[in-house]
Amino acid sequence: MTKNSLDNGFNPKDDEARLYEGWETSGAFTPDVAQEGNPFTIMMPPPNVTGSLHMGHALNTTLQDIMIRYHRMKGDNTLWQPGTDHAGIATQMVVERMLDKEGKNRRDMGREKFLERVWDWKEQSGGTIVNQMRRLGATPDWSRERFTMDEGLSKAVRKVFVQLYKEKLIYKDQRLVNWDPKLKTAISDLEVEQKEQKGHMWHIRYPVEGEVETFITVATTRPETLLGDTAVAVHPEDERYKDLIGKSVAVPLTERLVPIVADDYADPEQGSGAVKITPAHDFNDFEVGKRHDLPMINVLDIHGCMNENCPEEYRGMDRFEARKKILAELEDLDLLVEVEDIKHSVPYGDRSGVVIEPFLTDQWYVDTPTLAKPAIEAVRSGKTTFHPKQYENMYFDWLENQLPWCISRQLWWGHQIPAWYGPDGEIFVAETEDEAYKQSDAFYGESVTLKRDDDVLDTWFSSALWPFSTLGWPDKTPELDRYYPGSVLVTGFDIITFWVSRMMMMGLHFMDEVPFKDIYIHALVRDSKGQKMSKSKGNVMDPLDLIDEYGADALRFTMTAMAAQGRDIRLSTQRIEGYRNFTTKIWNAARYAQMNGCVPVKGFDPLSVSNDVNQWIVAELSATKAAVEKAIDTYRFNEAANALYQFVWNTYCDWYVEFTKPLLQGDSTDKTEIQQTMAWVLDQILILMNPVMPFITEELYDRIADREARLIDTQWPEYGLGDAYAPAHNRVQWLQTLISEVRSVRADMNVPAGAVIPLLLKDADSGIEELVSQNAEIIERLARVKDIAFVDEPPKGAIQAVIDKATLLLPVADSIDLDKERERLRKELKKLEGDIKTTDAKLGNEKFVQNAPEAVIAEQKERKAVAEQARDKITAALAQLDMVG
RNA sequence: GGGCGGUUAGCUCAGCGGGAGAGCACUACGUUGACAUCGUAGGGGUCACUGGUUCGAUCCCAGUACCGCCCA
Repeated sequence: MTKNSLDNGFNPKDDEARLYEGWETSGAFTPDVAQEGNPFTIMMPPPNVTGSLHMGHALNTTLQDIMIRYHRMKGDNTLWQPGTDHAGIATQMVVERMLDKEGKNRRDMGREKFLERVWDWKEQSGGTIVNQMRRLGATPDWSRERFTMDEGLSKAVRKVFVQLYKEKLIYKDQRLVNWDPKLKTAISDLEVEQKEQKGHMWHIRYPVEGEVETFITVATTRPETLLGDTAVAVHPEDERYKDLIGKSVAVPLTERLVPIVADDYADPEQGSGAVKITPAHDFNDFEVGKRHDLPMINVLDIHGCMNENCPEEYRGMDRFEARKKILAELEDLDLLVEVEDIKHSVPYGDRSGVVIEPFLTDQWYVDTPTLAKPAIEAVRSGKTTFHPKQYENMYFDWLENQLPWCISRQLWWGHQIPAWYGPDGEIFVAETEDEAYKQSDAFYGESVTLKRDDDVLDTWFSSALWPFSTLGWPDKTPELDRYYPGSVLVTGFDIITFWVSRMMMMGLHFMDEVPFKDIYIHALVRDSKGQKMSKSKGNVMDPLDLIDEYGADALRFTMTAMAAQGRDIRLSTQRIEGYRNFTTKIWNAARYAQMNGCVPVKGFDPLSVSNDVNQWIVAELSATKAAVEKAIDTYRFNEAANALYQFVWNTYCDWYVEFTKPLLQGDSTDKTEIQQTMAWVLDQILILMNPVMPFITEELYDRIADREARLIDTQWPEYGLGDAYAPAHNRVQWLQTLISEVRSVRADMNVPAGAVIPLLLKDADSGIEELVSQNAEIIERLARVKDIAFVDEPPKGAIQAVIDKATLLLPVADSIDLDKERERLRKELKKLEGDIKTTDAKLGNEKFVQNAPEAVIAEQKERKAVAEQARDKITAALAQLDMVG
């Protein structure tokens, strides 16, 4: 009997939370490491612990959850490893802003107190995003949730740092870094955003020493750096300057004489062909400086102000103020020869939004050029595959052009670098302080006081270890054994460089195996106009608002249906609304089934149904299941969504339910079989839809019958249907054609919708008569006809229509509009003749017959035959019409 | 400047060597106690342009135009 009547509909607001709670408390998300079955592992990209769910997360999470639920139902040993990332700079900034409002700052508080504050804040708001993922219906194993600064993960970080240091793959070096003067820390190349903007190129002349009225003109966009110039470079082949090489120029506003050096870096085509060289403040100049052994004069401090190496009047002055003052002075001295308006790219810190300065400091580096090699090879050899494939280019391009990765950050929130310094600056790298002291004791032969490096590691350093650190590494855990490497990584393309490539490097180095077999790169979610969503544009759509309005299932289905490979998603509420309607449709279909006594029957065997329509729907379902499986397996999520949508709406609701209505409402001998089949197919719909729309399917599954298990724990089905149902499938398809054609003709000829008219068939192929009489009730009801009969001669005043295997005659009670009917038939005829002409042309083409595959030729012949047959029938119909008319 | 992607119905997009599809929008009609968040029927396309390969190109190749993104 029905368990719960489905009168009141699905109410996402109330039902989703309850359903989720049911899943989570039942332990459905937690795999048993010892369980049989192929491991299927996804490492969730850990969101920023300070963050909240945005559309990108919603898409990313939905796609992962689909695969996780699907594989779990298939009986795989399925782990979805969740967690969050400590997001060094972002989090520290948030907490510093809070302190700022309280009139405090971290330096006054001290490191320890400050970190306490950050942890407090993390405890307080760190659950936000993971709870929002629950709203979406995501089912990672929350019991295994990790945070990049957990003790276990921190241990992994220390271990990796020490080992790489020992292997000389981590080292300390004085180099130019991208310095963020607002955050007062080094940042990596990836955290620098190049912005194209208007600016000026100032052309400045430098007097040549020992010459009268001889100048070399150089050009710069950053005049203030001239205070740190230590050379002027010209191209060795540049005739204009050959004589000057080796001489010196006076750097304006300073007392300094610097050499004119010959270096290929100077491009004779550019400007004057001479360039000023500031090795401490420009990446290219730094290289020139090394080649010519030039001094490196740093003229900035960590705040971006001019330092003590500058003339008195500039010291402590902000870099942009200094620029103005220098330009004014150069003008006074008549050394500024030209101001050119240009467009150029200026580096900005992606977090701070201020202009980045190349700055000479001591930092820690990872030798990524070396680590990149196996990571490149792993993708080249197919151990890891990108989907879609073209993203491999981005990956290769990035890894092949690696510079050493600057991993130290002048922050407090993060993994403090496990390096200690002796009084003389000797470095001891160790996993623990004790160990560092042991090393220093041995080194000095006495005990000294060590000072730990103040800096912390780039957040991506710990994220790079995520695929194995979360599984317990460096300990040898059963989980590590079972779930590494991951099956697929799901992420956006913007993170290939930051994260994917680094996980590949670290995974290969420490696990000797790639961290995941597949990498699925999904789209970016944009607004309906194709604009990137951003707070400043005000076009942000909040997934939680959408869930509130349309339900999580509708949002998930929308994301899935739009997740075509390699193309961005333009999200509009209209689309979500459409899929919300789809959930309503499913609900009503279930309601209908319930009202008609369609209750799932244990042990129902879909391979033993005998009614044509039942066989047909089973065959359609089986094809849909295969399409869904193939689509998910190949990351074509939109195809999975479309296959399901089409089956549920167009096949099940529009046809199967309608086909079976007269039989369910009468007392057909097949009634019981239909009830059972309908209930079974509905169950299958709920199962196949569950990975995409988990909430409403679970609710319906529960309300339709008493179940042994929740839907989430139900096995993915295997039907084992061969082509036994193919004949029935063909028969029912013919019925569909018949019914559609009658409807179409009726509409064309303005037969009132309510009118029930007789249907006659003529020239029917063998088997048609039997098929029609067996399904007369269905045809009558769906086509609004009566008195179906087979005739040899058309009666007067009948509308005629030709379909495959028969001619249909609709004698309309009153008179028909003969002209209109004639016109309709002629139009039809013209189309058929066109068809015949093109197939004829093809088949008459010798080369086509020679070269085209058998199947294609056969298809053309068939097409021709069908068209010819139809043409003859239409011609006959027209002739008959003329006789009457 | 280098690389990648896009250009298909009014809109948003699938498809991809053998007579172009979906959803929405539009038009007409609504008989039907699952559903009007619905049903039935229908209109609507030189598949950006130009060449090439092929028996055959929306699809493959080359070039052009416009639009995005990434890197320098």
